[in-house]
Amino acid sequence: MDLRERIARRQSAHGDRGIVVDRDHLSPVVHRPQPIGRGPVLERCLDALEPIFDGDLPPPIAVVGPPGAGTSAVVTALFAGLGERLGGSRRAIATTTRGGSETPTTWFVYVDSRRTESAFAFYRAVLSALSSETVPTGGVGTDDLRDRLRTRLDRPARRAVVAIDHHDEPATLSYGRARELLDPVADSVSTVAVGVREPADWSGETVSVPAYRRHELVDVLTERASAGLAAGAFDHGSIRDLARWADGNAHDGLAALFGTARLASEAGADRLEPVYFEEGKAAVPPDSVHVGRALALSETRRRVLLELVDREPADRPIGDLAADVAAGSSLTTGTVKRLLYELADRGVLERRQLPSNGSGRRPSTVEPRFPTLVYRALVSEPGDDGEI
DNA sequence: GATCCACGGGAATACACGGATG
DNA sequence: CATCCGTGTATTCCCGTGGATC
Repeated sequence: MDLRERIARRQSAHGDRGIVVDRDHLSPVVHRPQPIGRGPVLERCLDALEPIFDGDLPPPIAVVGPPGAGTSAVVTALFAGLGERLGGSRRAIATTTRGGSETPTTWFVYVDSRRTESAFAFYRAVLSALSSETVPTGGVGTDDLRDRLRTRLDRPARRAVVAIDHHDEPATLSYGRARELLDPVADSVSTVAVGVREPADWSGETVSVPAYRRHELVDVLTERASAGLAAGAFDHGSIRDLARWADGNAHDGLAALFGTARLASEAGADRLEPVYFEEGKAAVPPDSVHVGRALALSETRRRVLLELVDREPADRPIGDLAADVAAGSSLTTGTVKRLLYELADRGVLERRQLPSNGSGRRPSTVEPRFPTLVYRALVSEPGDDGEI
């Protein structure tokens, strides 16, 4: 448990009398340092990464698994651990990089391509993991950052393994693009593609992460619930039911648990009653998209989504919705409409055709495809956004 | 002054439907 | 009867603008 966590616990122990002790433990966007039940997968990842222990670069690796299987959780935990072990920590660098005998250093860089769409943002993300100086957020060209990266890695003893997570989602940095951007430093960098599928024309090694089995997911949810909720706030039967409902998808299970706890807490209850579970599950759409995708959007888009979630878009044409949302913000109807189309295109919203309303083209409506209760909570009281 | 990025607005294009045309 | 056309909407696309940062 790190300091932030300790403080958070104290704070909520004093602040509220609710059943949620620490929201982060229930959040689907926060990963635990020790993923539960993924031991074999970790082993297989380590097998693939084996060369690093001899000071070589590993081959390109793909980690693939269905949504909610914990691919992100595994890779973030793994990279954090390896980074500590193999001198990737920034402070260690500052002290060992001196004189002629340089100890080999391998950095383990995790890049979330949801938040790293542009070349500039990508270089910035990699670079700031590799150096202790702060990397400019603007005012400097993309070429400049690329040069800095090249300089940084321009020694035989320095190399990096870069994980590109969510490379196969719409509107994220693709794996191919990331490779292209890393081309100038290709000799010092290896990549790990993390996603639902392998990158196109894949020829590297692949580690498959199976969906959680029922009892594994029960363990995951139980551990989270015990850590995040007050003692005696839930019973094991309901967690088992929840795991059955989530069907191997940890994101969905956690999202529902989070929503459930939220509702119970707002109602001042001291237990997670079945009613709350029902509502909590109902707030997670079937075939849900990860809430992190909605949270990674820009400020304006997040606000538009929040407005939309708040007014339950039940079957209203997109034009009407846009007008409503626009009224509650500083945007024009036209702009909101365009944003809604864009969000639907990204898969964050689902578009449905409505029956024709007379003349002209048939209108459609949009509805959230992400867990709404979690989204609302995290976006309006942003804590740790889960950037890890 | 340079650079990146998100906005915003509107122009261009696609589609649905009914009625006219060959 | 098949196709074309006009009108009214819905949807997509493009590009200039401004804030923030260095």
